[in-house]
Amino acid sequence: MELQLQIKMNPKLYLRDPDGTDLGRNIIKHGIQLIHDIGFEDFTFKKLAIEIGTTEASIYRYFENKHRLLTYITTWFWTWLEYQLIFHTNNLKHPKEKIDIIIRLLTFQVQDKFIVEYINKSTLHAIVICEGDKSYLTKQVTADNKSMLFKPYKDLCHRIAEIFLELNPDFPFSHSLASTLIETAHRQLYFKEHLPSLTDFGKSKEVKPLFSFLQHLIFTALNK
Amino acid sequence: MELQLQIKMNPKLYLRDPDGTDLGRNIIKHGIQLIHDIGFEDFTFKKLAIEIGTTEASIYRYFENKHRLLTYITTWFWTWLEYQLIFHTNNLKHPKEKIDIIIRLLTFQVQDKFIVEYINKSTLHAIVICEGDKSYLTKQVTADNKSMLFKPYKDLCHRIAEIFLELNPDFPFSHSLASTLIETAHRQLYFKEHLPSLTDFGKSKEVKPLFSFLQHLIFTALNK
DNA sequence: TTTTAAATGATAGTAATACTATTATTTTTT
DNA sequence: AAAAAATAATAGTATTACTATCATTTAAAA
Repeated sequence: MELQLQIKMNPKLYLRDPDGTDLGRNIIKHGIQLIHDIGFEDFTFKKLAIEIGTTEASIYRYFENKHRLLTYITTWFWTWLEYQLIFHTNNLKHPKEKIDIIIRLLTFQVQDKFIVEYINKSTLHAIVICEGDKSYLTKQVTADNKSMLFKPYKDLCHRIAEIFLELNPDFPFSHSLASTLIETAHRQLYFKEHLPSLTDFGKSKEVKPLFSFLQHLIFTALNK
Repeated sequence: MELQLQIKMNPKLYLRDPDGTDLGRNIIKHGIQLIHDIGFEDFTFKKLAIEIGTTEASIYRYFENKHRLLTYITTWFWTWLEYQLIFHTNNLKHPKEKIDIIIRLLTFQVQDKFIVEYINKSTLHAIVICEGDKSYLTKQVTADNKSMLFKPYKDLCHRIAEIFLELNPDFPFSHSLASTLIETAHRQLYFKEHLPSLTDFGKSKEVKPLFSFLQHLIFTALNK
C-alpha cells in the first residue's frame, strides 16, 4: 500500500493553486523537469508553455513569475522532507539513530514512502541542490520571509535542532548546526559532482564518504 | 606604509583587462557598488553604464556578460583572501592560531593591510556572501571550471585544508571541511542578517557567537 | 438540465534585457 | 605627426517578462 500525500502550500506562493487543476499540476511537473534540464537562468514561462502545450499567459495565472515557482517547488521539497523525517524517525528511541536518518534523507539514501504522481522527487532534489539557494538569495528575502514563504525550511531546521538537543541538551548552536547540516549536505553533493577538488570524495557515485563526513561533523560537534 | 596590491586575474574572465584602464576600473568599482545596492538579478550593464557615465556597448567590450563580471569580482575576492591568509599566518607556529585567523578572516574580523583604491572590500565581501554562490551554481559550471575560473577558490580551499592537516595529519576530509568552513561562515552570516531563526545568533551586530560556533565546529571535527 | 461561473486558449502588445554592429571622435602610444 | 587603440554615439535585433482583451471550453451550482 502506498501512502497518498497532499501538501498544503502557503497561498502566497501562487496566484491560483496549481494543485487544484490539470494545468496547474502540469506546470509543476514540467516546470521541475525543465528547470532541471536547462537551469533556472535559462528557464522561461514561454519555454515551459511550449513544453506543456499551453500559453505563457495561462502560466502567469498560476505564478507571478518564475522565482515564485522556484520557491514553490523548493518549499514543497522542504515540507516533504519534514514528513519523511517524521515518518522515518517515528518510534526510534535514540537520537543517534534519528540523526542517522536525517543524514540519509539529505543524501538520497532513503527509499520514499509517499507518492505524488506529478512530482518527480529525485529530479526535484537535484533542483534543490543546484538552484534551491536562489529562492532566498535575493533582495526580496525579507519580504518573502514576512509572507512566511520559508516557514517549511525553518520548521525542518527547528525539528532537526530539537533532535540535536535530545543528544546534547546543552549544545548552544542547535539551529546553526541544523542549517549547516542541510546546506553542507547539498553543497558537498554539488561540489562532488561539479567541483570535486573542493571535496575529498572523488567523482564516483558513492555517497558513503560524504555520509561519513557529515556524521563525523555532527557527532563530534554534539559530543560533550 | 600601506602595501599596494595588484592581483593578476585569469584572462578568460574578461574580454579586455579592466585593471588596465580608467573605464575598466570604474566598471569594477561601480559594478561592485551597484550589484550590492540592487542585487545581481536586477543589475544590468545598462544601469551600470548610466551610473558610470558611459555606454552599454563600452562595458560589453570588457565583459561578455554580467555573470562574467560577477565571477571576476568574486574570484578577485578569493585571491585577495588567500593573500590575507598568507600574510596573517606568516610566522605563526601553531596550526590552532592559523585556523583562528582563517575564521576571523571569513567573519570580517581582520583589519585589511592591502590597499586597492578602486575596490571597496567590505562591499565586495557583502556581495560574496549574497551573490557569490551564483557564480558557480549555473549550467556552465563545468565549462567555467575547465577555463580555471574557480582556481582561486580551490587554491584557498586547498591552503586551508593543508593547515587542517597540520593539526591532524590523519584527518580524511580536509578539503570538504575547508569548503564547508568557507560556505558555512558566509551562509550563517547571511542567515543571521536575513533569516535569523536558522541560526542561534539573534540579529545583533555581534559576530562572536558565530565565531565560537565555527571554532567549535572545526576544532571538534579535527580533534583526534 | 440549464445557467452561470471559472478556467483556458488565442492573440496582441509593451517595456526592458541582453546583446551586436557601425561609424565618428578622442586618447594614447610610437 | 602619424598610427593605433579606446571610447562615445547611435542604431538595431531577438528574447524576456510581463499585462490586457476577448472568445471558447470545461466544470460547478441551481
